[in-house]
Amino acid sequence: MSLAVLEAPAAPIRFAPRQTPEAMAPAASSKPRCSNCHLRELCLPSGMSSSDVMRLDGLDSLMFARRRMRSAQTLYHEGERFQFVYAVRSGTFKSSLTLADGREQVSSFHIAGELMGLDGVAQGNHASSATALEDAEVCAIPYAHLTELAAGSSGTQHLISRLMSREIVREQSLMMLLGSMNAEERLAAFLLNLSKRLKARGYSASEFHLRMTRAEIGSYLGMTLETVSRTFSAFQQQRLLEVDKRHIRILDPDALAGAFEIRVH
Amino acid sequence: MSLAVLEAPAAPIRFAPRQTPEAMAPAASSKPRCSNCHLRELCLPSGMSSSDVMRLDGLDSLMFARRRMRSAQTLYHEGERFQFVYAVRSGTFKSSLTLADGREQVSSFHIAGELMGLDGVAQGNHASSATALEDAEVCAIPYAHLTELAAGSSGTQHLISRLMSREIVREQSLMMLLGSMNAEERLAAFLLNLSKRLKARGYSASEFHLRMTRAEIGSYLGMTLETVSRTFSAFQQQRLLEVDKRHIRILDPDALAGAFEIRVH
DNA sequence: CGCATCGTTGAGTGAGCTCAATGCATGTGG
DNA sequence: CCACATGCATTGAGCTCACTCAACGATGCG
Repeated sequence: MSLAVLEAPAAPIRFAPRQTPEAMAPAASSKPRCSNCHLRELCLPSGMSSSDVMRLDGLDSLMFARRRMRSAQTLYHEGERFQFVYAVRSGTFKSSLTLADGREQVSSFHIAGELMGLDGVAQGNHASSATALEDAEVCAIPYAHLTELAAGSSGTQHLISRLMSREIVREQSLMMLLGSMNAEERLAAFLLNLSKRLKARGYSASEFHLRMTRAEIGSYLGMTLETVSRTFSAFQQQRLLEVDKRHIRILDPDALAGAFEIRVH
Repeated sequence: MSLAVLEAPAAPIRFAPRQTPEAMAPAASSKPRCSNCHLRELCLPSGMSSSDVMRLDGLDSLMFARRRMRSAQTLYHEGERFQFVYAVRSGTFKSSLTLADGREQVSSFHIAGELMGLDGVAQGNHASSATALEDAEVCAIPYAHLTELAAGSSGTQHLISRLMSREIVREQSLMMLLGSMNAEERLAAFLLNLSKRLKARGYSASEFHLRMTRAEIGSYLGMTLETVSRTFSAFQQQRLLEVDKRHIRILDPDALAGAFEIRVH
């Protein structure tokens, strides 16, 4: 296993002129359908039978609505009642917890096609908060509908289990990272994971724009923002990266991967 | 949330003379039944309807067998095909990953009544290995049977989802610990969590015997075995603990809790 | 324009790491 | 039963990586 470590961090990268929320608005009036969605290969439907996807599409649109988010808006807060699972349509989110001293601990980043909110199933309340790191759009999927669907379809039932299990595995990898890697290894793992996820979505694997601050990266990786910044500079001096604020170009992915040769077996 | 952080670590503590595996052997010949099990309140059946438990009991015993383990034996290896979920009947286990350099990363500890192996659902292979830290006994529950049961019972379906989600939440807390706590806070959190879990099983919350080495604790908490040892000594000097090798007595649980006042909200 | 946010860099410090020695308990074989 | 080996825990000494505190520039927003 090659460190799924960071199946979580993310940043949707679009170099094409960004659509403004206004430009995208008209589309929202039509009923969203999984079967038409450009993310159906990556998102929830990828593990569902076409008949189940159609059943999902057939559900009341009020209960399965798109929701437009502005940067810095919070989709749900920790402790809030858990009702929906959210699929990211566009934009980037962070999941985080607030510690007693006011500091926040970022537990994951989510990009287009990824699901958020499954941690709420355990208690019926969200265990973390989800905040948009840029203007974004999500599909709100009522969890009750999903379980209803699952009741009649072992395929969908398995899908939900697999998605949750994947989350468990992802977090195990992150624990590994936090427990046994130094600053350079952590940042390298983060960037390579991000790169991989972007590539799967058709974006460039070697050049992208980070949507999160140094502080957020640091919180996620268990280091301070200063150390993140210094490590970026170090990578640049080693000619592994070109860094211009949040714009990243990976020059030597292999050397970067070599920075964290922590592989199993 | 009061740091579920360590819903994982553990150590079943029995001061009563330990039964030898031989002494327990005869019991194994009878068909194990959840409905009789002394752990039914804690284990899988706690979230199931009695009719579902009976259906679980009705399944072929060959497919739902107890398995006796010797200390240091491995129940399953990472990468191995995922077929069973295991419930710990007695003894303690660790889950771990092996890093490229040969070091092991412990990702959780499991005590009686706890489930292991759900990380295998994602890929169909176990993502981690499970090793007995002492002589132990598990129930092997075929995952296929569980999903079959779930197909006909939304209650069991929800239970599986809840168990997985709980695992996600647990790991999030651990990430929080690894990302933002110092050595004393980590060890305090570990001990208090362990204490809580033991108490739930009827053991003393204030005095127990660790089944894992300092190195294993260190791996789990992201620190070296020397630091674990020094931190135990420091707690002892602060009169928070009495430590004699693996025997622990918590003298001042409140002060210990104060050592990691990292609570949400 | 002024203020806030973000990122970079420097200097000094310290928590936890590495390396090493020692003690204790247990197991094994002569 | 003793000699020896092995595994685990403790403790010390020194070092280093990442932290804290601080200053400063760039960017963007009201």
